[in-house]
Amino acid sequence: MRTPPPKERADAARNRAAILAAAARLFAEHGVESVSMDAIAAAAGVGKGTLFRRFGDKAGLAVALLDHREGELQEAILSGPPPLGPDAAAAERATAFTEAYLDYLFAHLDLVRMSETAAPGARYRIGAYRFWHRHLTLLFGGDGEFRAHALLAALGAEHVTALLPELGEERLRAQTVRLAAALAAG
Amino acid sequence: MRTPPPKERADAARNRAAILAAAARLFAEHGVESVSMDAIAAAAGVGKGTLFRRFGDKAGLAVALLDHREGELQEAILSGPPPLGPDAAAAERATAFTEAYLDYLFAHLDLVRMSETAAPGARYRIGAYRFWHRHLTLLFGGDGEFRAHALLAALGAEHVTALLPELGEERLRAQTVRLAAALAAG
DNA sequence: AAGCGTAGCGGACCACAGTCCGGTTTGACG
DNA sequence: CGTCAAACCGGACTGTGGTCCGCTACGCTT
Repeated sequence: MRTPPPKERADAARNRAAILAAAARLFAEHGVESVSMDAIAAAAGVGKGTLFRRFGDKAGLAVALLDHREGELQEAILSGPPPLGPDAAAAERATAFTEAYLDYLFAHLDLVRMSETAAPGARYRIGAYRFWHRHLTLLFGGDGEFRAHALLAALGAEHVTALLPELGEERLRAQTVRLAAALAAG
Repeated sequence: MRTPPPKERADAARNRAAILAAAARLFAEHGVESVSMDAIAAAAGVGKGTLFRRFGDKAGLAVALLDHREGELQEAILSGPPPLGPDAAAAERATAFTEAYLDYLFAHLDLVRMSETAAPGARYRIGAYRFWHRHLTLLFGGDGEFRAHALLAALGAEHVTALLPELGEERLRAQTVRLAAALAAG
């Protein structure tokens, strides 16, 4: 998933790395919101066309930057130790996932938000959403598809961003986990 | 709420009406997504500055166009007949609200979506969201604030738009109502 | 009905996301 | 090595949302 076999030319790889490094630096320095794609291209010493060809759009760039962390979480779910991994009861795995996902979210809120809101409907198209949804659906069992969507709606970056100031991380986490448990119960 | 007392100059009123009419027409003709603000200004015979001064941004224009329908629903909640109005049990009012809100959503999905997604975080700032949230919180009782937010997350235009193709209106409605009932129950 | 302070106007202007295509670089093959 | 096609590059270009500010005309006052 990181770099599918179909080879990549040397200059292409160089540019990709330069872009990701420049983007990470600028985002850390000035905040995700206020960094333009022009600025990233310039800082990476690369033309705008290159930037967009490689990553599609701003959301795609965010996804690429998150790819590593996201992959770790997915790995832990697929083959890690309980309670996240396979050797635990479904309900427990669902709440563990919620906790872990919130950790991930809190750590990268702006970036995730950008990946979800840059293009309309972007969130539901990217592979990660499908992965989380599939996982929760299996855990919820039966007709769990809708409930999985509902939990993910409550975990949307936009939603969490809006609720954070009025609840704080602790209460938000506690309540969301409770919701997950309720949804897992049917 | 329609036109607060602080008087409005004659030309301003004229322009406001022209803009709303032009916007409604263009949206109906070409779809909300593909109509630019320039086009609306031109069709209304008005400068761009006027358009933005009156409505702030694209989301604001959408809100203004929805204002009437939205107001009707709010009125029905505050002082209409049961099960939407005050003379019904809380749980029943919550499911009735969900049904009514979905009707409203299905009828104006694109417009609502524009009002919620045009600016980042726009949804949670507009008065309507606060109204729905306050209402649900009261119905849910106790510590219902979070559950109210959760239900509204599932009713978000973006979320509904994404789920509609895979579920269809009927199933989506049924499942959402069930979720509302579950959340109302605690 | 003439004067005047001000709310309101409008289009030139800006920044930014995203596209296009003529020119360059790469590396596979001989 | 030299050749060549394809992959890749970069920056000029477009369309859009949103801002700014000198000018207009509205309507209150006398």
